[in-house]
Amino acid sequence: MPTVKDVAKRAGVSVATVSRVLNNSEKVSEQTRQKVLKAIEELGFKPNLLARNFRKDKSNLILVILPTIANAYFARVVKGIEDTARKNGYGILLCTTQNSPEIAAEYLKLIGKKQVDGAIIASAKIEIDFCKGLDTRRIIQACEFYSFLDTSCVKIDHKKAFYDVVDYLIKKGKKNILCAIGNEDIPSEFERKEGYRKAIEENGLQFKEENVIRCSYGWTELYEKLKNFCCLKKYDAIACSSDLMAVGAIKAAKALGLKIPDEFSVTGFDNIMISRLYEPSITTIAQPMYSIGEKAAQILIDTLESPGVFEKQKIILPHELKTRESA
Amino acid sequence: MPTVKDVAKRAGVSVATVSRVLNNSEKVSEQTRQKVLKAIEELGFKPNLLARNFRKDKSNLILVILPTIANAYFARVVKGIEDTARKNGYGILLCTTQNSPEIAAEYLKLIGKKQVDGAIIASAKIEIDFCKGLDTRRIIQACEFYSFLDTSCVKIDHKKAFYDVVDYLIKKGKKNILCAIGNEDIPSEFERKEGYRKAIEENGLQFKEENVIRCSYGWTELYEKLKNFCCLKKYDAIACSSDLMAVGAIKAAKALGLKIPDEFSVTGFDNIMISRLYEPSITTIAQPMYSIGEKAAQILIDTLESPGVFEKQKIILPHELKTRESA
DNA sequence: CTGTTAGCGCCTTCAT
DNA sequence: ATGAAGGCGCTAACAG
Repeated sequence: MPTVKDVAKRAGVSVATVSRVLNNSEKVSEQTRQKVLKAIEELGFKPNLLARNFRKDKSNLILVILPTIANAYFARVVKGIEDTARKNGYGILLCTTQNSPEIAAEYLKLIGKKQVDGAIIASAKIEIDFCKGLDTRRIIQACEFYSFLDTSCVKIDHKKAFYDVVDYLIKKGKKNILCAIGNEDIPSEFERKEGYRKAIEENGLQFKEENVIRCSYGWTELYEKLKNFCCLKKYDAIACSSDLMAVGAIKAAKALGLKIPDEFSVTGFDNIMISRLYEPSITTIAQPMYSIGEKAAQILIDTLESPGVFEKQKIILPHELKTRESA
Repeated sequence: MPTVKDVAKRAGVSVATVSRVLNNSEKVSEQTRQKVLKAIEELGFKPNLLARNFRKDKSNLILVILPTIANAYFARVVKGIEDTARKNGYGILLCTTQNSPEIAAEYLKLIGKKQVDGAIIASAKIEIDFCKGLDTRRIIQACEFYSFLDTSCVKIDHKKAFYDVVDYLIKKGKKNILCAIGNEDIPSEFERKEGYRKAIEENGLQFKEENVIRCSYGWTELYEKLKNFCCLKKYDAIACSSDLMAVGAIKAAKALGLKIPDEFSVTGFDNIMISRLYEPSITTIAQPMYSIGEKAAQILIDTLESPGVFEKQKIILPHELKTRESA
């Protein structure tokens, strides 16, 4: 593998000049530049990024941590990040944690070791004990915000979003509305529950803790729970915290012979493909996934490249209620 | 940021010894090791991977190129790669190309520039002109194999898979079977078409080019085509090259009032989640996606780490016919 | 078992 | 506009 030295020799210039050409420095005469370019071409020289990055103390890599990509939601976020990163000359190092805080922690250490310049944590579960000594200016939280990690973040207002969808159900005449959410130790799930509560109470109905079902994001668990729910017929709607949960709810309602949406309405969350494809199609909340990724990446890159101090930002992007057949 | 030098000074040893401790070299007395560890702890020293990688001429990064991850199929492949990579101390640099050969080419150059140690091309479209001068020992093709790039590969036998599913349809009594595939310049699509042809002919039916429909992998295009297909009722089945195509076909058949599977059978490909969830659930071919990723990563890593010459391998993994309601 | 030392390839002052 | 030279942090001979 030829090095700058070889190029320099062949072009009859110094390595400094070769380096200047490589980095598009202005201060090289056109004639010299051509000589160097020719030598590079002839030698098939390729700059060694391992050396360059080391010298510049910069990896041009952004770590992206998420629970999984087997989920169209996260796939869009990643795409937003990736496109923005590429546009700015960065690559992305992918880490899917299956919500293991240990794995997230292990990868976050790469910042201190300079393997990556910064990280975007997109919904991946993290724990306070694993976040000691992290450089919070090099980290952005996306979709989800754990307040114990003092970083910038980009997300939607989950409380408002869930409020909107429950309010919509009530305006449609529903009165006994269930709520299916994930574990409340996840900030967004807690927010969503609060949105449910607010919509219920503001509309003069009564909030009951027992109407809040906790389950995983897939469709099976909620399906099983509802199918065996002795008195599902007492209720006329359910607001779910994911589109897959909504599928589970619809399957259960169908199994019990309930007409959707007249006898029983179902709403989802995230607007993944299935919510459009399913029959009935599912009323849901669309998050601007691509924009979240894009914005998160942009803030991170700006921070990394701005010399001064950047303030931590909390960006709230707008969500959208997609009304379809299920409610 | 403290360096090995600082650690050495504090521990009262040489940098070489610190380096030995860092790299778990056996040749350090337990006592010295403890001293060094203590100094590392007290100083909060973190090895600079930019420097280490440069010195070792190794990035410990594997480039993964795919058309998209907004597709459960690829997400599983990536997971297989990622898990295997992590287990072996590698990270993965993600590149989604939307099937742009230019973008793929651009990223593949990172091998020559040593930003990554090797690459796995998983189904992403590549072009011969962009593949000049690539080190084929550092590249594995997964899922798809373009023969102009002489690399190892890991995939299923697409011809056999499509043969199996069409044969299944015929055994079920279907006689006029359509075939919906993607563009034939994609090797696997060509193979699948050959599988279709073989099953038709081996069963004494007549292969007709006009029964082969070409369309994109999403559900809409095939849906539109079939809905306006004047004589869909002449046919009693369609074998599709993706599960989403199958959804489109089912939607069209339903729209024309055809009973599935009795009047019209539909099969998909890939066994993505929707094929189980959809109603009717979709008969399809399951590819061992995770294993493909896993195996591809393992071969690549073995090649990278074996000093000698590795032979190019062609690994064919088994597929599986999942019979469900749609056929 | 431990220390000394020479780079890895590149960029970047500092001269000229 | 160009060249000479130092050094980024680490590892790996080699010497002892």
